[in-house]
Amino acid sequence: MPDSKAATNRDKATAKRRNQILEAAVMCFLEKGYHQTGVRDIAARAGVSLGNLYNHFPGKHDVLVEIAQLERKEVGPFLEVLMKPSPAPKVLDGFIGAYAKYLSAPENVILSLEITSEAIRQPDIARLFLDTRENLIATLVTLVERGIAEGDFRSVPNANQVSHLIIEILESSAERSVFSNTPMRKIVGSVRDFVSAALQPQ
Amino acid sequence: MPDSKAATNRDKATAKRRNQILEAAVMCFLEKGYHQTGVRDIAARAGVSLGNLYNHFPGKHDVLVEIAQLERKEVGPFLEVLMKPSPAPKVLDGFIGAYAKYLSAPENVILSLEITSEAIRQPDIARLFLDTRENLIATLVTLVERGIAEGDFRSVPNANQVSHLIIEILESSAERSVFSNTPMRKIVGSVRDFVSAALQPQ
DNA sequence: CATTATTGAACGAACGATCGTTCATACTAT
DNA sequence: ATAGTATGAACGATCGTTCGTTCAATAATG
Repeated sequence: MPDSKAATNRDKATAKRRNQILEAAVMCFLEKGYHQTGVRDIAARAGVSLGNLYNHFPGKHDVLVEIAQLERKEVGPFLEVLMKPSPAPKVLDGFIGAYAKYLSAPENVILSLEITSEAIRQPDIARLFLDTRENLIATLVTLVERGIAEGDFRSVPNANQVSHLIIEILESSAERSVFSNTPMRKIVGSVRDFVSAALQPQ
Repeated sequence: MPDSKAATNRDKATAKRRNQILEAAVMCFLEKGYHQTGVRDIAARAGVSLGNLYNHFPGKHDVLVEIAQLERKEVGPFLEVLMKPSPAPKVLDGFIGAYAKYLSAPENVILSLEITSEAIRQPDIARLFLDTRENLIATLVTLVERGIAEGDFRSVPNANQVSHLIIEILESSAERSVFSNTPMRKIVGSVRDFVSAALQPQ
């Protein structure tokens, strides 16, 4: 065992508490939104005293930042999907399906909307948001460019812009599915059709 | 003069005050967001006493509802653009340009995002939001269907879904333009290209 | 037309609740 | 013995709303 894992029982318990708090915060933010959620709400839901929460986090804002950082790591699997060596249209279809599935969980959509609307006025959260996005876009751009080079996609004027549009179509469709109570699976077909038509050569 | 305008001086002054309050509220919501804005902020910015604000509005929530209703009426001009009898692709292009121009003002984007994120947990605001959207979509659907009938667009599987996607592409692009400080005019070209490719026959 | 009632705009103090945060203190694993 | 977890009371600030009151414009009355 590497000594980097010199985790005492106490350390493990502390890490567990932290996660409890974070999970409780996510639930609260989903239910009531960030600003309607009080620190007491989070502490109570996590089964932790008010004062103790401040032993684990400097403040309410930092809890949100940490949640935003966790969301950031959720894109990893999609990057892998995008980097598969199959024909570009197939890979793109796979990505659309995978991302749509992720977005078919309303929690993911709502939490993302919550973070986005906080990002407007909180620069550090905006930065996290943009970094995550940049990762995803960059990987999607290489896929689109590969598709063009292999003759599977038309030669779009700007692969970066197109990549943004693809992601945004998916996310805003997911938002609509939440607001209009339409399951994502009834939407994703149209998205697939629309995107593939937009990229079709000729 | 019709007696429906039996507005006394007092009535006119009252209407003016109401508008002052609404405009102040919009500015506050843009600057700090709905929940960070206190009723005192709105009253102060409107040049009105705290107590008097409650003579004009039942409460803070109702101010937001009224603002959402005002936003609702902003779509009118776009409906007119969509109903022009020119060839469908030309009309669509005109609409994209007009809507993009509207969305190139960050206030419109941010206020819309603010209202959207309130709509998640406030059913009456969600209803306003969905009503407005339904109006726009219905008009866009008839345009798309006309374009298909006239052979200018391909026969898409679902004109309603496509219409939603077109609107959502525009709005989410506008959101991106706000977050990444990219002027909308540098984005709208790609949007036009993407949408027209997606609708191209063959 | 002059006068009184009545209405509702306008004000800011005050209310009770809740907010995020700090604090003194007890306790326990190291 | 020490360092860090845990607790809940307490703090000052701010929240949305209500309240009693003043005052001017309108409506009703003569």
